[in-house]
Amino acid sequence: MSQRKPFPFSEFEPRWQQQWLDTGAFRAPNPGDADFDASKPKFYVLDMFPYPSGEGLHVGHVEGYTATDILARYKRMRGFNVLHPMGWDAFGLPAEQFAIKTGRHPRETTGRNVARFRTQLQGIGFSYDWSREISTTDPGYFKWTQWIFLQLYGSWFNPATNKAESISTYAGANPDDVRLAYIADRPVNWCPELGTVLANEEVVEGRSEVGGFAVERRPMRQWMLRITDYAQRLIEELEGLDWPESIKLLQRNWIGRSEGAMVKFETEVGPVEVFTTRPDTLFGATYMVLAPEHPLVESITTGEQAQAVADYQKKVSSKSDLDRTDLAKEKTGVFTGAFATNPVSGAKLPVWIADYVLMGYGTGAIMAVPAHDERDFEFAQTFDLPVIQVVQPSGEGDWRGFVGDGVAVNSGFLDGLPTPEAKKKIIAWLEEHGVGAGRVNYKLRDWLFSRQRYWGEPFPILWEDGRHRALDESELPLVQPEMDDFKPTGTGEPPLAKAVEWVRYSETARRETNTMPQWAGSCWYYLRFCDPENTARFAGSEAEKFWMDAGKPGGVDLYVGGTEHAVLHLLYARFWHKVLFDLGHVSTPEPFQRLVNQGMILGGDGQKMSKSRGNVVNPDDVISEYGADALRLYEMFMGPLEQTKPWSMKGVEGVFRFLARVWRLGFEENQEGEWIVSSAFAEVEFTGKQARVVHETIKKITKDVEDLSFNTAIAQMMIFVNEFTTAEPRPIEALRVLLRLLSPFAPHLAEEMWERLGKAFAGFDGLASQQAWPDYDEKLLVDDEVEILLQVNGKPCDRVTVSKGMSDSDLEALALANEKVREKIENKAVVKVIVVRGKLVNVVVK
RNA sequence: GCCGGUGUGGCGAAAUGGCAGACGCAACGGACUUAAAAUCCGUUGGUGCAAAACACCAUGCGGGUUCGAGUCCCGCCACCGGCACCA
Repeated sequence: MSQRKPFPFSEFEPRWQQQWLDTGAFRAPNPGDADFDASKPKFYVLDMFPYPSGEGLHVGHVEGYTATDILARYKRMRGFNVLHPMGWDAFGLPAEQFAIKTGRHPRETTGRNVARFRTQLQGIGFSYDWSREISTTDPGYFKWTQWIFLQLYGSWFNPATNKAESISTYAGANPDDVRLAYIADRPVNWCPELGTVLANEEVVEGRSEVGGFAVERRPMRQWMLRITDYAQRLIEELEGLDWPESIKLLQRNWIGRSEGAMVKFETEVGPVEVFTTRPDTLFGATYMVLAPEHPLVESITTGEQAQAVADYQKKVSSKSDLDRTDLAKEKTGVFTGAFATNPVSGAKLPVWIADYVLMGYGTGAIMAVPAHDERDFEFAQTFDLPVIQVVQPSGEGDWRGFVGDGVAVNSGFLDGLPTPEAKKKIIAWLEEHGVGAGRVNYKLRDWLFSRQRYWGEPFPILWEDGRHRALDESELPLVQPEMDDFKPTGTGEPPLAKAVEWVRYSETARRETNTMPQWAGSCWYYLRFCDPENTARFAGSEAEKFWMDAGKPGGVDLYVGGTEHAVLHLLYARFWHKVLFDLGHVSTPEPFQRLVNQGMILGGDGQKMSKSRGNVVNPDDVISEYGADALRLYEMFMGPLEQTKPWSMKGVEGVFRFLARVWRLGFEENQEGEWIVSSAFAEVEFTGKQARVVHETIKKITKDVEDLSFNTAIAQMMIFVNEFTTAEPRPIEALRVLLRLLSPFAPHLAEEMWERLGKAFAGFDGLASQQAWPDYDEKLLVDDEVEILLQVNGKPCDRVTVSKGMSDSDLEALALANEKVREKIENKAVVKVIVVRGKLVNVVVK
């Protein structure tokens, strides 16, 4: 026999979920809609939408989603127009991998997974406006992803105006040189196992992030996005955002701005440019290093060294990135036989190649100053190259390997200058002599934007006579061809190439066969939510302006998600948004005003949840045993939102018991086993203490919700309930307040109790979730009497209750007259007395 | 190596520089029950004391500022996360 539930959550939770859906209780009207109320301010609260995996929803998702849901429900009660949408980041590798294995179309798998996720989310009672649901795989959606790509393709970054403009304003000879979306033939991360190219970000320690397969470098023709043009703005414009400082720092570091100089070194085959952050050490350069892939290597290498150089290049290129990092401890390299001239000293410097110089950063060539650079020093030691001191450290310590600021020595006209001045002077000299210039360099590289996959957005691009051109907007969306073989071709050619009919656009034109990466769809989905049905624009401009523009740099008021997207997703989305802003399509320069990262939820064993450890908690199981409200409440009660914390089923039981206590606070079981409104309730006034608890609770929960401190808000509700469970008679007003406060946290229970109480008492009209948030009265919070702590030398000694208005001098006198205080201070001299009004009196004695 | 975060009872955690441990879990004692579960009431940081009163010790470690430090400053240690030859 199944045990009787402490409260009938399994009956009323689905009922309320259904009712919310049926009545569109959380539909957010757009400007122009009949029920739109322009007098209400907007609040846009967004979750990072999930990839609908086959695994279903994870308790980690539920944490962030519950936090935003509480805030969304709270803001509605505070009279805001709340936009709280959900959708699916549904393109992606797993569905395609599954399709490859089974031959089933990824659309099927995706559809099934989406349906499961939707059911799960609705089963938790999230107050999403489901009429705004979107999927990145929907042609009605990716039409606009493709459209945005065409915007990128059709514009360039004008350094003079510091923003993107239509490519038609470009005065240069070849617009293809400057398009924000461009083609490049370059070494990429080729993963033979996946049959695709990966972005740097998708490669972890030389292996694919998905699947963990080996990755090698291989040159290929790729679509790139010129995100580097925005590097400076992406750093600067972090300023106005309410993001955790640590995340801003992560982005700044990722972009990696460094100031220095470009210096030209002459060689027999022409000048070689290097980037350095320490131009002041130019006199200390004793050799030069080119990246093994540097284009000049071939021409510069002398006959004698040709073989050794070729061998080294081969060795390096066959190394996977993994090996390359693994062997990083030992410096390797080969002399090219060539020499370069130091522009400032005229010294002849041997030119080497070594894999510690990366082709992807700076110019792919460096001047080596072994005395003041650890890597160069190590290399010089290995190959016995000269080391010349050019910086004198200010304190004690060896100059060899000293990389800090000091004073220039052995540096001709720089001698005696502190490092910052020496930098300025040498840059001026370089510019004057035409052999260099000040330069800012970024670690950030352009975004490799194409993938050799089926399940992604096709590029709206045609190829004709070896040239690319944009597909006309009227031909969007460009949908993938129907296929039943999704296997990679293995040659690096994308699977779409197999759809010969589709590829053939006309007699002379062929379609691009690459697809876009998964990031594309998630780069702008928050915009689509503003107006998801729009067929004429990615979002109507009135709707976009209303939901995104509140006079702040960022549009979304609160964006919650995991730290794993701290850099890439957030950087890419910011980049796209800025381009759209520059082109006049959106009204704010930044997408997300406030960002919060929820912490990771660990298994009960304190380890990361994983199938192999068998410590995964499935939200469905929690719901069937304890209900959705208990799941929500527990996830919030565990601890601070942003902290990593372990799951505890005992903890779930704890909040479940609390919810049962709330239920029994309102209802008692009659002879027939029915729940009836407790007879203890009556329309009576609060006692003084009750009133204080009620108003303290409203105040604390209001503040805690605003601060996203949900754990302490819940603790306060528990205090509230503890106060009233024993009360007799119970003022019914207590429940009118409590249920409204509880409603964002445990909406089903609040709704159910609200409805039932409405049959017995007045003042329970409508839905609990549609009530106004309660106000508190500051006057009722304070007692006339206040307990004062008496201390001697900072140690607690006694407590006395005094009237609130007592003056400092009276308090001091009272403390000195106190018996316990006198015991402690007798025979000692009172040095001073510190009085903190309403708190304590501290008597300092010697 | 560099950057960031976190260290408080048996556990999850609270605490505008002002009584450390709110709230919850676990444990223990009691009530109800034929019994159990559920529920309700109570106790619960450590040491000393038979116990109470009380005293002392307690917020990773060591210093400092302050009448007073979990909180501020300096120096360490441990764990977690990110980056990693970025010139």
